[in-house]
Amino acid sequence: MSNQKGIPKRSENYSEWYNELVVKADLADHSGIRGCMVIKPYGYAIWEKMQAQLDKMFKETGHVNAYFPLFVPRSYLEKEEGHAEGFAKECAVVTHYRLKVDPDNKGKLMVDKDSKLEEELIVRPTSEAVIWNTYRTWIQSYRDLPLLINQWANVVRWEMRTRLFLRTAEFLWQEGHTAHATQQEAVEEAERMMHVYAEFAEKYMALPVLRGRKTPNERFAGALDTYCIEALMQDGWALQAGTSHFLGQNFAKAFEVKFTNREGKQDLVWGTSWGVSTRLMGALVMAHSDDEGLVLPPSLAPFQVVIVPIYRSDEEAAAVDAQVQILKARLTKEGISVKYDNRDTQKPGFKFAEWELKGVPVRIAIGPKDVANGTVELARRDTKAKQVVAFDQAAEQVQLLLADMQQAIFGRAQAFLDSHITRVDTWEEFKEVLENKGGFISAHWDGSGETEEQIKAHTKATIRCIPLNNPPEAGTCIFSGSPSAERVLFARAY
RNA sequence: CGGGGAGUAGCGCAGUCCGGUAGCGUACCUGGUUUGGGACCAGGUGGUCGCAGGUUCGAAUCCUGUCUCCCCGACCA
Repeated sequence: MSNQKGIPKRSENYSEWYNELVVKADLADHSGIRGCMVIKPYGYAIWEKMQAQLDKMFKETGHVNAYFPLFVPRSYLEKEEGHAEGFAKECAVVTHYRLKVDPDNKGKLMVDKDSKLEEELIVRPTSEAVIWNTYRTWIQSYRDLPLLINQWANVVRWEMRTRLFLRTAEFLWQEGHTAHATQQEAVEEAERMMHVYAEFAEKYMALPVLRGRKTPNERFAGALDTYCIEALMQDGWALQAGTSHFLGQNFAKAFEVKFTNREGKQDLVWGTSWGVSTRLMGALVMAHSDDEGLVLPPSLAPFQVVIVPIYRSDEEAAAVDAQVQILKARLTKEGISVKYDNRDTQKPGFKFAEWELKGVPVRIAIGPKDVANGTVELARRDTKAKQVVAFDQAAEQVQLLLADMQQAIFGRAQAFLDSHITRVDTWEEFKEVLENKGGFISAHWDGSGETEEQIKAHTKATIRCIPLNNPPEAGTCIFSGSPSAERVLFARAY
């Protein structure tokens, strides 16, 4: 959907809006290869900002980074049964290690049959298998625990259907893998990291999330318990934004990771794993953007401020430029990232529209009038409100504006989330809300996987989470009518 | 893998029914006038029409095969 000028507009079809916006906004483009994505420089700058903040938070909670191999021997992946079954259907498999020139078809290459591997290598869909295999040799004693390691990596999941950013065949992520001496410690770790993710989402992405636990059906393959943060997109669909798994002793058992405890006895270690991915960039776009393009929270915007000079003559240009240099230095000194768009090949109006599309939080325009009056024009991306402020107060005003915008963007998303958690008590109501309003639905569920499946089959809605600290409440299941002890959150999800 | 749609210039598309040697918008390049919200005028560059084969004097167009992408479903932490 576009207007006559070719400017992307939000369309009825959400994925179309999303696709067009992101591609047009220079964030990403399909490579055209099996649902992979090219992350363009501007988009990657956002990812780098996310990485830097997350990495800082991981270090603050005692974690260190390491790197493990891309390839997982098939026999490793097989070791944890639930894990193996869960990922078997979406793995890229390396069977040969060499090509050769096709003798019958000059200039073409073919697989060299002589290079067949004795055992296939799986391109990691996640790294539990390789990492736990390594942990066996790293852990001997309770003194080696806890082992708190994070990895920044790419993984491949050969999904039947992909969706830009939200479910790409290859994606970038971080995966934390920890080992502990006790169950309690591991559970605490899994919960801690869920809270770290929630704090990151809310404080930096300005994205309010719901914290909770997954039902057995939705649990990670190989985990005993999965904690998650769930966000709500503007179209009423939910998005799982991060997960943290309590693995119990499943992987320790499968990979024989034992340690000698304080009593001198052999014991299996307890594990967790947790991850967030480039999917978060999709969440960022879908949660905040409007018809003019991206709306980026100041804390993650590659540029927090863009300065657009306005002038006619060379003399005016020089006078404006002199002012801009002073202001740019002041803003930079305040730790604000500034882009000075002094291209002389585009008009100001074009630049305004372009930077709005890219979601730059604050735009400063300085023209001859401003030079004469000692002012600048500030425009905020979220509300598009403009104000003229004194030149000497500009840096200070921008600081205030950025802080206010971070809050305002979060506040708007929070209000949207709050108004889209609907309590329902009947099946009819459930379907009605799902169809016409969307968002999360708080409803009674009898606790059976069978009922969960049935509801999904009828409505496409899944149980997103059992909220943390969920208050007990006697009721009857929305679908089966059987007794229920608590409400859970349903939604249609990406 | 099932059902539907589409591959023609960087991007978005028309042309295909009814075969005659490729066009529109935008972008790009040159010159000029412009510049406080996506400028205008004039001129210009750019495409083996997804790929392979066939029919024909002649194929973007007809036939056969094949690949890819998108949407819906199945699938999916």
